[in-house]
Amino acid sequence: MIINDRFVKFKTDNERVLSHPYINDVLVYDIECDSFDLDTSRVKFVGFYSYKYEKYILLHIDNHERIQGLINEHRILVGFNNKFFDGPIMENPVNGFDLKYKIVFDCLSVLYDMERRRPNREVIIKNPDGKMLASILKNRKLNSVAEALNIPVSKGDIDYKLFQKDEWSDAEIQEIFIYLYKDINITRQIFEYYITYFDGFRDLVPDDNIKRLNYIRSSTGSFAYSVVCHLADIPLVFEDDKEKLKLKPDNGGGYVLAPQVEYAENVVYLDFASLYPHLVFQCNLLTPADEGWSGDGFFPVKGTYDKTSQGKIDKILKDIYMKRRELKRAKDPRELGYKIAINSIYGISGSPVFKNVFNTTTAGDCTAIGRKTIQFTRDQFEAHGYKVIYGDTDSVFVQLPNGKTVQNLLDLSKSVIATIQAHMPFPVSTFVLDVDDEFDKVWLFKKKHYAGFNKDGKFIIKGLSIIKGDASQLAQLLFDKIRPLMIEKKDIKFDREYIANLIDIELKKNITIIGSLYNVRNPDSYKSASSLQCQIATEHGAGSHVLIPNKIIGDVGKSKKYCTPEEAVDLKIEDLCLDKLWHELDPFIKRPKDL
DNA sequence: GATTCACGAGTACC
DNA sequence: ACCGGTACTCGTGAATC
Repeated sequence: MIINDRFVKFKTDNERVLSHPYINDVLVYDIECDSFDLDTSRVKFVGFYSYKYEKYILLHIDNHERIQGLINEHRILVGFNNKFFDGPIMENPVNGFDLKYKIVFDCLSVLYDMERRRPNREVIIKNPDGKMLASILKNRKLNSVAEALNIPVSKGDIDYKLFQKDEWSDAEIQEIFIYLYKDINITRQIFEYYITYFDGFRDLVPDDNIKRLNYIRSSTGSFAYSVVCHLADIPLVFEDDKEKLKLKPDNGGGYVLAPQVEYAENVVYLDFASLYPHLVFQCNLLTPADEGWSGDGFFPVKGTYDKTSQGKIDKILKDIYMKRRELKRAKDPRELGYKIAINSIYGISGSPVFKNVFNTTTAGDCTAIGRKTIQFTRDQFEAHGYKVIYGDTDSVFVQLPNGKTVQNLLDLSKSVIATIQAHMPFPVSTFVLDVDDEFDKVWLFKKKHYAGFNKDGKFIIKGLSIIKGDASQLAQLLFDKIRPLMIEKKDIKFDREYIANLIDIELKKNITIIGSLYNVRNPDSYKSASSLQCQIATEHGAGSHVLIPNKIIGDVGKSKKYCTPEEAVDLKIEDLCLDKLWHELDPFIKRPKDL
């Protein structure tokens, strides 16, 4: 069955030209096929948007040559999950398309690295409202990503059984094409969002990188490496020696000071401006030498670094930092690429793949200098009558005593920093302690777990179980409810009875609200089949599942059972396990001594 | 047999 | 064409008393 082109062309909605020199090499595509099995799935329809022709083209699989021809005419294939789905299916023996040497631009992979199971650009990309994508995405489906980026999506799914047929009525064809068009259009808009969002990144990389869209697709570390090699005019080389790649020195990490008090008022949150980058270029850590600076008897470093002149890459890092500072002050959005490059250099300096910046001591010495810096700062503050109640890596929470002002503290910090810098070979004036925030009230629970109100009355909450994605839905719901009360009262503590009553009300309304969201992978990717996640994956498949902890129903769990919301209809409130819920709410419960 | 411990897994903070 | 470590929570199964 051949479907005439004429029938399926759509006009572009606008004529806007994207600011990318190679946009005409881009072909956005999506397939409809009859199964999810990569090796045997048969493609039934393929849809395209070609920037070269500025056209949507929707084709039935019988147009095999036309489809392959269109692909051959473009260098870059854009899709959503096309790296692991559309692409492999197109190339499988059943369909036999040739996608060799194509640049695979997967809008999903840009956000999240599926193979390494770690976030990529979703932690950098903000939506039009200024919210970080990683924090607002409920899942990583096409429509969810689109919604998060304020791209309009129409609801309504197609019946996938349609793609198992080989003959369709006109109405069905129309339905299929509308569906296909929508998905391609959404994919295109997501792609364009990326192109626009990362436009400034092009300033920092060579043409080849731009040509391959690597500045968008790659990990941020890889991007940073491209940047420094390009600016230093040294070859972009990667370590290929298997033995050297295995070399993973213990790089240490940041120092976290345990909370010294449970609660405090009038607290200044100071943090070092770009701590690690500053340490790298002030100590020339990217330029090891046989003799030179080795901590000056102050910093416990292992390596030795050139102290006669600033190294080439160290200098570039400093230049990028200064340029970013300027752009940031001018509120120029192009500052982002500089920021990412700056913050990633320390990270890649500890990874042997990045040959030009790696050596065995740099990253470890950077963290060691960081620990010394923050601990010395704390000691000096304490010696001058300030109480440091908490700190993490590059920050100190300082309780301001009566009679002392923030300016007093900042003045002291200047002299402390001068002392620290006296032991560095290439000190710079931008190495300062900034006021990150000022808390009227702050509650410190554990390391990396605190909450408070800043001087503008804004509620700040970090790390607590209740704000994590796997918190019980009821805890999240209650938190949303009591949040305005907290802000109004400027207090986070409530009576246990009050909370218990709220829990009771909500559970009576909807018992399944106690469930938590579990994000699980493919069962065979787990080391231990007994783990809860693996049990969930085996029972319900990979993906996100809401499960209800209880004492009687469910094929998942051992000491505690987990059932689906559907299975939960027979449960009574007494059957539920509420310990996790109470633990999540615990920071907000008045304890006897709080009374 | 109850308690402790190490571990895998997920998520957040810097 | 893989940036890093720290720290919490939860559940499981083995180790320990």
